[in-house]
Amino acid sequence: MDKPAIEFTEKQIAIIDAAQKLFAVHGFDGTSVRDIAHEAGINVAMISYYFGSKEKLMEAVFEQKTNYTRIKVENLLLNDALSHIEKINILIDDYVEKFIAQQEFHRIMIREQLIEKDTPISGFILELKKRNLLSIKKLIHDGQKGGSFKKNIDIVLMMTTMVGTVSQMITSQRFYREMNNLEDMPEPEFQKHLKKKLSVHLKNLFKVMLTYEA
Amino acid sequence: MDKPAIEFTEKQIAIIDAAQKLFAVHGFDGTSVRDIAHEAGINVAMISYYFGSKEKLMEAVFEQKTNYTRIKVENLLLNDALSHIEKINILIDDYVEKFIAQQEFHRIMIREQLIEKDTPISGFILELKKRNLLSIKKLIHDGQKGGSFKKNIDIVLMMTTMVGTVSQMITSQRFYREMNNLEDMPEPEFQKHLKKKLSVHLKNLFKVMLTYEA
Amino acid sequence: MDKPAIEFTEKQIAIIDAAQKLFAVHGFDGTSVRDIAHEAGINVAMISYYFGSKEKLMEAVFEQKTNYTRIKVENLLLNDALSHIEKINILIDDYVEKFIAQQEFHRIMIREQLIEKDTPISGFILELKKRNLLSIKKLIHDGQKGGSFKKNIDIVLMMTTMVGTVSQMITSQRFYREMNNLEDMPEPEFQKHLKKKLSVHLKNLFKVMLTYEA
Amino acid sequence: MDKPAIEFTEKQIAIIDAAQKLFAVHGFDGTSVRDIAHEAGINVAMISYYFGSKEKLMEAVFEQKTNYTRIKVENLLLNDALSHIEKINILIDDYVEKFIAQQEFHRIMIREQLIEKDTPISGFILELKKRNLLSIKKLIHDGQKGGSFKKNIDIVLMMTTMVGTVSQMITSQRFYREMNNLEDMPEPEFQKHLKKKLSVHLKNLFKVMLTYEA
DNA sequence: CATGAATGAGTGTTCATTCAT
DNA sequence: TATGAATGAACACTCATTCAT
Repeated sequence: MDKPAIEFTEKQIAIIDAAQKLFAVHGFDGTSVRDIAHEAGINVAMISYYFGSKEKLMEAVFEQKTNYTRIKVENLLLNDALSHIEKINILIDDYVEKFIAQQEFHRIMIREQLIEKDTPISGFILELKKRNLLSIKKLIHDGQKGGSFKKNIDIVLMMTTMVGTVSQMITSQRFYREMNNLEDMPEPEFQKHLKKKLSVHLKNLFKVMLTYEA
Repeated sequence: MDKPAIEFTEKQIAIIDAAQKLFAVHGFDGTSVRDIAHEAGINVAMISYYFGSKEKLMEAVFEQKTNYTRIKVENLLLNDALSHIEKINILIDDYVEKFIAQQEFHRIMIREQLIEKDTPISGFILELKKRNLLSIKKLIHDGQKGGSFKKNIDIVLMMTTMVGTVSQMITSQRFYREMNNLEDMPEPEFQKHLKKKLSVHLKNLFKVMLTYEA
Repeated sequence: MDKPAIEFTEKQIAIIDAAQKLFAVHGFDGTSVRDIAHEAGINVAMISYYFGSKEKLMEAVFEQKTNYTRIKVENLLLNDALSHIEKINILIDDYVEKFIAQQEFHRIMIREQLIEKDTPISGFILELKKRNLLSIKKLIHDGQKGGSFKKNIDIVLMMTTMVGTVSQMITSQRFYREMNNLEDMPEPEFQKHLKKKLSVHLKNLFKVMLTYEA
Repeated sequence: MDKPAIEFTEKQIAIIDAAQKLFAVHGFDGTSVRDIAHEAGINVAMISYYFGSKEKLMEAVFEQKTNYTRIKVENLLLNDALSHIEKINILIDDYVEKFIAQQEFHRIMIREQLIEKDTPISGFILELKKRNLLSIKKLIHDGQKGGSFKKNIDIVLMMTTMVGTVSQMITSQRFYREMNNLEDMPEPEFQKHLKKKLSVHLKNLFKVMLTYEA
């Protein structure tokens, strides 16, 4: 029962993409509408014209991009061919995959979470977090009922580690490259490497957090 | 043999504190020098007078605050009364303690890491990261030599989880409160609660990462 | 084969004229962009919008005005109906006429020559000087070949006297009026008077400098 | 009957000298009191403290420096051993000598004359001009009475040429060097060369202007 | 007598937005 | 629908001057 996705024209999407790219690196205040217009190859006035304001453009970025970052778990729950831990692992892969692929947007999210103000944006983020939390909760409760997972699991804390680890890895890629002497690895290969590393790492952590009785 | 800490006057520190507070929440570009001057209760011109520029003020924030966020490990290494894992646990406690206490500054660090540009600030951060990595490396290698820890440990990845988890917790405190029905817990108590939670959680994770053979 | 003149819009020219007027009297540093905007009846931001910066506006003033202050000598050289000294006299008339008419711009030039720095502006001035020197050189060499003028003529020094005399007269008009009891002469008439005076005076001086063997 | 020269302390003179140097090249508005203080090696506050304001400092520059630029003619008039034209020549030498020697101050004067406002400074300049004009008038009238000079002499115009030529030469020294291939001549030698050139040139011009009946 | 600290006005420039077409 | 022109507010910073000692 998702709310109907807002339709954006091709040109609007071009602006949104440009905005995402610049917001990710320079932040909202560090990016001017002129920068965005230039990046998108359109007239400055178009931004106000299409979106009303710079703020509304940021909201449009969220509207457009959050669709891609939702974790879908429904089909997974119904699948009897997979063990509970396998389902969790698939979910981790899915999560890592999506956030590595949507790095720019994820960077924006990290920034926005630092602002302590209730805005439409913070509402978006909250909704997304809750949705993702709910998805994983379902899987875990399922596993607990099936006896695969231990009883006392702090799911929020577990999610914090997952989101935090991926976020931190995204923000410190260069440091990671340097520390592992991977400066010369081509970018696409490095991204694949990163995904694999994070995936394995998180699966190990989750396995422990879900099954190991402290 | 640390380089001699730059001495700031009382008024300079007041400005630095005000700047830290505002940079943490609104970011560098989202904070005007007038905001800072107002927060610090001083004239705008004093910021240029004392620090030269807004950028230099940010650097001063880093100079002033990084001293508090360095992990000290030297004494720990020499201490024979503690097991290797106990030393790691102390280090975790130390780290969590410092970053919860210096939340504002930590928020600034999170933001700054998102900027992909080499600046004096990114230099500060890099130096801090390397220093902290080195500290923990020493402890872990010590434990490996003593046979307490397993051989193949991806220390950078482990640190990523530690820093990421704490960072993510800091940025999503409100969400954590809400999810755990802790909205009414007084702030100081909540911070203590958070510290405890993170400490125990990270110790568990580290124990696994350091000893459990996958 | 002059380089194509930069086209300025009507509004840009209004700004250039306002700038010229104020730069002439108060100098570059003594004139604020707000002064110029007010004089031109436009918004301050328009100056950056149209010219990029205050400096660039000054350059635009030079681009726009130097076209009018170039001495043209080509047709004069080919004219066989005039004696060499007549040609020189026409050139003097032309020069005086132009610099009296373009007093404001000439004042700016005088100021800018006082600055000992290589800037686009000093480049403009140098180019203009060289061009004018070349023009007069051609005429004089022509006269020397024809036997009308003497051999040893210090053309640079001669030009210095011409430019210096006109410049000095422009800057001390009020003094001149006062010393000659011309305070009540209407401005247009006075300007005509000045032109005539300078013209006759310089023609006499040039005649001597060109023909009199010391 | 000169008014008693204002006495300046050694430190005040240091400030005045620094101010003169900077005003000459960057102009009044282009020079900050901090620049002057730095150049003079004193505290910024000293300028207001000693002179009251930046404007008053400029006036002090004029008070201090105009003494050196006044033409003295009294003794010359009484000297019976010199012909009238010789007296004029001495005066020209004196003038050229003084203005080449006091180039910095002369540059300031050129600038200030461009400002069309009645200020204490413009008063200084006017007074100086009148005084110098009076001096030369005396000499010329003396020569006219003695029959050495012609009747109709436009003394103001003649002075305009003298002052203008020297001024223009001062502002375009670099151009002069370049045009005469003197780029490599050492500065002191070049200044001597300039003085000689101007002196001979002006003497020739004056001789004509004073004796030649058009 | 001298000066570091402090001030409020002013600088040129950039900003997101709106206007006129 | 689309856009160059235009705007007023805000920006970081510098200014000459004054204050407190």
